Amino acid sequence: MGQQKKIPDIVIKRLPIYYRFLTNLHQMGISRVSSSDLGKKMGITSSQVRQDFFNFGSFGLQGYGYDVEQLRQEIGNILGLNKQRTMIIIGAGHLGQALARHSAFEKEGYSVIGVFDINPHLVGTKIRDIEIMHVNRISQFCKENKVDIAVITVPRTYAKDVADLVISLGIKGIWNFTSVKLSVPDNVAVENIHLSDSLMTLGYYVKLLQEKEEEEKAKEKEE
Amino acid sequence: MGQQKKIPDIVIKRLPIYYRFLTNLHQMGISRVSSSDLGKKMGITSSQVRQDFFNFGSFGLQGYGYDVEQLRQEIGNILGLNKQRTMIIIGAGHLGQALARHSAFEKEGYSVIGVFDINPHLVGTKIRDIEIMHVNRISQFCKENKVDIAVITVPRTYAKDVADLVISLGIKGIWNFTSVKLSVPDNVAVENIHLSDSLMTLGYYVKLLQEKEEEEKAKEKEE
DNA sequence: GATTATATGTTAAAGTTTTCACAGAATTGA
DNA sequence: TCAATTCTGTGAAAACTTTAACATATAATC
Repeated sequence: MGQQKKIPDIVIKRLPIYYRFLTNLHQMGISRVSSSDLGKKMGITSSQVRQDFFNFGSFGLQGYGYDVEQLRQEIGNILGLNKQRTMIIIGAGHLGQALARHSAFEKEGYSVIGVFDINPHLVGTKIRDIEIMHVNRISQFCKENKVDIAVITVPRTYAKDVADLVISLGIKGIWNFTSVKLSVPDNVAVENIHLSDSLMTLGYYVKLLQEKEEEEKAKEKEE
Repeated sequence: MGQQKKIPDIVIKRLPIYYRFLTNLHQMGISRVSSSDLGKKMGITSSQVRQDFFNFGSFGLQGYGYDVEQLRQEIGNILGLNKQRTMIIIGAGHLGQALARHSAFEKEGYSVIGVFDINPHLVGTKIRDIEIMHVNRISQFCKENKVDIAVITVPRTYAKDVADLVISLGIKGIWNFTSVKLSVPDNVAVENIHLSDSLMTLGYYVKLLQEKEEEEKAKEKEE
């Protein structure tokens, strides 16, 4: 059957946020939540919460709300968190290593099973219990192991080549930390973490706020 | 006068992307570009490009297009890249250290001037030429130095306290790498990098694609 | 057990963002 | 120099997203 109707990307982007808040509630021992409670915590309207869930079916009970643990599981299933997934990291620079050491992903079912670099000083050393291998072994590695996601943390000049390589090896997901826009066939998914973009956006708002504050100070002085 | 009319956030989010592509063009020695060329490179329509710029005025020339370097400067000015900005990093774990070592930000005018942690093994050691200081010195540091942005890379349990502290010290921008939703007064800007959220979103699409592929394979076999 | 309060699922309206369409300015080429 | 082409700026339409509204189901209370 497949997907009945295309779920908007923007809704999918919110699922992990719901999941995060539901996990918090669960850990706090709260077993029941209404769309308006959840919305308030997340900073969105209750309508949006209900509308979002409505895309997938009905998880709640009128007059009661949602069972936290059940809803969390439902969203987890939609996101595929019930299944273990594997990642390789290509580029063992500062960022690549930090990600390899970041244990939080494992809890959600994502485990790093290989790290690759071209730097001969790095190749052969270990991160946690994973040996860093030379990039020219990626191909073989992917034939011997099922790899779901490739994390690209190489310098921008190599990004395209690395992406093309992992796509040719049948990897369906790319987590791109370079500032390069990757053009991929539509049977491959890309999620970008554009750090510089995010920082510049923040810079814009900071500028705005600082200017506003100065204006206000100037005004106060006038009076 | 201040902002005439509120520019949509979604437009602001695209400005760094324009900036990035214009920098690329400039580096490739291309001095002229049309909205449709730029749009094609970026994967958006020419209409959107023109509509976005229209929010700020008119930067182009009919029948010609845009001067790459001039447009780049205009967008840089809107983003405030003409001014130097300072950052402190709170939390010198793997991610915090990776960010401190990430030299790319400096090119865009963002420089890390302080790194803080509570781990006594880290305090006193150096990242590049910056000494890691104990968190209890943040307050003094911010009085002696103008800090524009605080980068929060502490464990999630400390996130709120750190945010409250830096807000109380007058910092107007928070770059939040924790999975905590920070509630801040509206004279403070927050940009979030939610790595887990991004990874889960990617996981959803990978699941979808893998399922689709399996379906197709099964179909092929049938025939 | 009946009544009141609560909160979902769902449709419709409002608001936002993207795309379309085109007049007219500037360039290009003959 | 003139005609043809290009391409912006801009208003309007279309598409998408969020919010509002409400019938109805369930829980809580008396």
